[in-house]
Amino acid sequence: MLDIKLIRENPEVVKNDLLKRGEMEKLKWVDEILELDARWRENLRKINQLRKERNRLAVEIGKRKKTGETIDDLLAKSNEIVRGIEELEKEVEELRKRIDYYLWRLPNITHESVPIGKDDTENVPIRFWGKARVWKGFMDTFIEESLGKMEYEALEWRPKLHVDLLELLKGADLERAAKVSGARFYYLMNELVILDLALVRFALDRLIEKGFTPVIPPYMVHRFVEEGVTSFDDFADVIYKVEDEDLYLIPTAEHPLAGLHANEIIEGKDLPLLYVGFSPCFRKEAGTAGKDTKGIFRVHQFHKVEQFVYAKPEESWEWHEKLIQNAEEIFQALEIPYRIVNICTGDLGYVAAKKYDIEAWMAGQGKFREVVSASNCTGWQARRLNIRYRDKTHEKPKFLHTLNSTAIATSRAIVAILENHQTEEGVVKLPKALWKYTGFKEILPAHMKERCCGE
RNA sequence: GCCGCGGUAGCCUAGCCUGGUAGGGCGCCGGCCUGCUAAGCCGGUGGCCGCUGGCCACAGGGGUUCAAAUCCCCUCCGCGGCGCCA
Repeated sequence: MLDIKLIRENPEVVKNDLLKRGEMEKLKWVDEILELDARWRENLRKINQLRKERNRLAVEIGKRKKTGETIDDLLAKSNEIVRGIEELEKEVEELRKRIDYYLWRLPNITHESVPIGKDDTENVPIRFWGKARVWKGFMDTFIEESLGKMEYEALEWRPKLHVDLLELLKGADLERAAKVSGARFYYLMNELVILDLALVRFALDRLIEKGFTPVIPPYMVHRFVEEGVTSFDDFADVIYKVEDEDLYLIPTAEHPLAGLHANEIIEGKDLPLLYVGFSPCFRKEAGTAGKDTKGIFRVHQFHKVEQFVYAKPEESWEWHEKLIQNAEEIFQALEIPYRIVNICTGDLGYVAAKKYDIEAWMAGQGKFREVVSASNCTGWQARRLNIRYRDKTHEKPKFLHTLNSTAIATSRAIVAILENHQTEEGVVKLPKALWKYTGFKEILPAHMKERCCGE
């Protein structure tokens, strides 16, 4: 949510940003807010005057009652004023609701370094890492998508899609999951279960080392938390609701971690607060019909390790870079080639002021695909959730900044590992960093092994 | 789930029975005093507004009243006891 003072004092700043985002229909909201706000303040001034008079009369009545004087004239006057107040209060309440309606639906102000663009085709790749294994047939798109700035190894054979590897390795049962729960669910099985847990523990350890506090949060939260951290559009498209309860299944640990300090005033000396959350994530994936329907790339449920930071405003941009750096280190250790993309205004979403994605090269699909998303939400969530800080107890509390970034989302990391680390025979060679967590170094196709996970 | 007690500023607390518009302490900030430190004294320390002035705020919502922290109703949270249960 934006500060209404920003709209009052610099409506042009807000409008220009809406233009950058391509939110044309919301431009007139700004003027609408200004007008409603002016009326709201005028009414508030009148109410305050009337209340002052009512309070004066109430005191007078109290005094007269003590001395036994008659109070009928004062009662009549007071009653009249009270009626006037009630009328104005209704108006003020109505105005407030309308202002809040708009205010809660305006996007965050973007950072100046965010590229301007209409949709995801205009996101800007800013750096590349790793040596991609690229099948000849994907070479043209690879060169284009990596701007020719990335190392690669040309493959004569065509790497398999992760969905085919899952079958070959007996790593997931998608058909039966569809029977039991529907499309976009999966039974993860055999070595892939161990791999999933290994990835989680690996990412957690990396961040604990860096001073992040590990957290397993509640997997369901109240509505006010979801309203605080997301835009209203996301409710319909991503969030599952528990029937007859004020509870929502979390689509990411970001949400309960943001709610953790709702309505609190943090001492400045305690900032930044660094958390690394681990949780399952539940997403409806409505509005993505037909996209990524095969395999486990886009699913209703997965595990995620998430970085979450509460920072002072003047330090938040620095932390944004650190969060993406942390995520990069994890993917480097997993030996997954990737590019970093600066998400453009048209693809940014309402919450973030700036967002970097890590897009991993998927050797089987021949595409870069999103595996990590790192956002600086500046004060947008903090204002909605009322999370403030101050350095001295006598100071006026200020809203802090919140940031979040994936450390690892297991389903997508598994896709990246399967596609990039497969051999022509269908063996998946695990990166060294995971060995101590998995206890095995490679995953063999079912026909090549005696049994799962054993000697 | 049931019964009892509670929720007042960053923290601790008074006021509630008997309605008259929130008082004290800690911490913090500024000032005074002081050879220095400590102590002491004075003032400040939630939100909103068109800000020399006001209004609002006592877990949240509603009601009664000229007037509600106070009386009534509902909800939430905490603590204690009982019940049930991995």
